[in-house]
Amino acid sequence: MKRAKKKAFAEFMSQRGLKSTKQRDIILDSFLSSDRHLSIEELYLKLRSKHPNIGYATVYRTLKLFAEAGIAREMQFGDGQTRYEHVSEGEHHDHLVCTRCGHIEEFENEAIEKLQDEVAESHGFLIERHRLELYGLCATCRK
Amino acid sequence: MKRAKKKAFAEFMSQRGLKSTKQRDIILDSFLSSDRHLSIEELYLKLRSKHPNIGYATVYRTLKLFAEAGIAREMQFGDGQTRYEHVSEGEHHDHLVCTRCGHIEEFENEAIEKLQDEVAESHGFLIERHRLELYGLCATCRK
DNA sequence: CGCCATCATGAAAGTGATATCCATTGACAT
DNA sequence: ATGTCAATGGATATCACTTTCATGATGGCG
Repeated sequence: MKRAKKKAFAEFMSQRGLKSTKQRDIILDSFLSSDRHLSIEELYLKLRSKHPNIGYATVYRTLKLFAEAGIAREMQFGDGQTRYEHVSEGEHHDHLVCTRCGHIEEFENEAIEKLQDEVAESHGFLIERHRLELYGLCATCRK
Repeated sequence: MKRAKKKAFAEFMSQRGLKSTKQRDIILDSFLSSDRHLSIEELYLKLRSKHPNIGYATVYRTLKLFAEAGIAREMQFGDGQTRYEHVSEGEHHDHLVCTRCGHIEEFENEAIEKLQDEVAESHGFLIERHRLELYGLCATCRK
């Protein structure tokens, strides 16, 4: 899975005539081996300890590149930071966001998707994408 | 309806020991008699022509106040601006957002809400609120 | 190899929207 | 009418990006 994404990214890069660099390799590794909803800041800080020579701008640009390459997706959960999540081919999911600890869980629900399609249709609307987020307290924070 | 909200806001203000001012009255009137999804900027510009003496900061603070008072709600639709929509008591709705013209339609769907509750329950999650937005092309822009 | 046209990098500066500061003004209980 | 404390608005600060620019790498070509 990590391998598949690395390959996909490498292909995207060569198609666009972009270069492979140490920084990009490091950032990709770190991104793939981390939590699914990192912000630029978080990833930057995570890298900073082992690779103090990687700049914020590079992390920023590289994450954008991941998004363009289709291996990451930009998401907003209302905390003022853009987060990047891993994209797995053909898979779609929505989110449960804990308002206390910030923890994000994912879920999938076919029935909801179907109902969304019906709503769109009844409004003559053509859906490109959607977002569904449930905010509240996660199981741990309820106690 | 406008009357009810004015009253609700007045009550909120006096409970908090806050003062009634010309500016707040004007901003509330303008907010209530406008489109349901205004940004600060939009409301500020709308007011500017008739009331050039009202500052941006006042519009900003007053909208926040509306949100605290429960007569408005802050929303993000991904265009980089916070929008304020009217809150009608006990009513909840979701949104269809046109990615071409920016038009926002509202809809309600009980069945979807019910399924959301089930999802939350199965994760031990306690829902406080949710957001559901369908992005795509509105009926007009499809042509 | 060595060249060199390009692309990439990182520090710093720029942006745009939101948030706060502060000197002045206004509201309202007494 | 007056004192007190909140409100106002212009200006400034903040925050999270986003872009600039001088310097450093990359990799195709001879």
